[in-house]
Amino acid sequence: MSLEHAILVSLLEQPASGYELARRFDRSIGRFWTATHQQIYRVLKQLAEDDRITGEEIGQESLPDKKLWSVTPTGRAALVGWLHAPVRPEAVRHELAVKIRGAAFDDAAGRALLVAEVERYRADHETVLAGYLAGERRDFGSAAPDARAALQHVVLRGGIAYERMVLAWLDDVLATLRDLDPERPPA
Amino acid sequence: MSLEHAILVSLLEQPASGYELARRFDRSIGRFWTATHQQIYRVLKQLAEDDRITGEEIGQESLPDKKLWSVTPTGRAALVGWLHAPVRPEAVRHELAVKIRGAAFDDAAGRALLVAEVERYRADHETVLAGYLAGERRDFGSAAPDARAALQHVVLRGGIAYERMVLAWLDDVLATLRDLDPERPPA
DNA sequence: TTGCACATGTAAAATGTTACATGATTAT
DNA sequence: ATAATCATGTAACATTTTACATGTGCAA
Repeated sequence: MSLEHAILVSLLEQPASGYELARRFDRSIGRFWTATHQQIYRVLKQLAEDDRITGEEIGQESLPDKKLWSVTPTGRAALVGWLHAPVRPEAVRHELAVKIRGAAFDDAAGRALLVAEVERYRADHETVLAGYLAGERRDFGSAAPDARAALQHVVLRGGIAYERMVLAWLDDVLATLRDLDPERPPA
Repeated sequence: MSLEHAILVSLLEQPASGYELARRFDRSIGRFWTATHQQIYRVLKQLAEDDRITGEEIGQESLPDKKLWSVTPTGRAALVGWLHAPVRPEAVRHELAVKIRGAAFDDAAGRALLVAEVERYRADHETVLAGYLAGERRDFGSAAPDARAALQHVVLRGGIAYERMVLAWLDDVLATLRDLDPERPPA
């Protein structure tokens, strides 16, 4: 389980409530680790029981109270130990690749539906890439980054490289699918 | 759940026993969908109960009996229906990215350990890429591919593009990590 | 005789997803 | 009024991972 480690990193970068963490997992952290608020609350509970984080009750005017979680020295030591442990090979699960190989068992009309679906999927990735590039301009424009910014930036560059690779590959996929059924009338 | 669909595609390409499927998920299919034999046997059971596959008992000399599974017309129809359904956004979970951002909370000595780990991880990906390229030369060297080969090939090209992107990014990561601790004595 | 490849499973634990549940404030 | 944001959880279900379990034949 790396969700606990992802949460520790995020809390070290900036203490937060469960709700704020969930927001981050929808944005910046979600680039490389997704989680829902249900998972986050469960893991926060465990981390607090093990004294790896501590929560401070914060009363807010005109907003519900929240618990602001911070990493303890114990938690920080646990994270650092984990950093040096072997990285496991990623468990690849690419649904679209399954569909593409499955298209061999479909007919031309069915494959046309798949082409439409791939185009929609491609548009989603264009949007994600645009968001990454906007974030890069916003957060990493100026010079002289500290260690934290340099590391956040290299992770973001990884996301950008991934999205560009996906877009190029999807163009390859679309060309391949269209080559299978060439005699499509223009009207 | 796409594992059932990945299994249907694989069985349509070539009927197989559970054991043989597990082997394929270690190799070619594992490029885009991983599964262990425990998962595979469980899903085969379900698929058989729903009449989407049928098993034929095969007695083998000097080897244990096996069940050879094939996709039924019902199973094929179910797969084709799924092909046209929306592709869900992938749930990204990249452990290494978490570690890299976590490195901001480690010291130079600890980061040196992470560098070593990234180098090992990079070597693994070099091996995977070499395997893909060898497979490409072996399976897709000659001309005039049919639909099935063309689709398998474009998926493999996706794997190749992914590995190349990862290797380039890991070089970026290594350069970034080394820039953080520049005054390392050569002896 | 030790280990690997073949062959198929069960069980328990950990994780992840989806749905349900509540309640205040702010903006339209 | 209605929806969105803030804020925190529980419960049920699905899926994945890890460990356990068994047995044959062949090669070093």
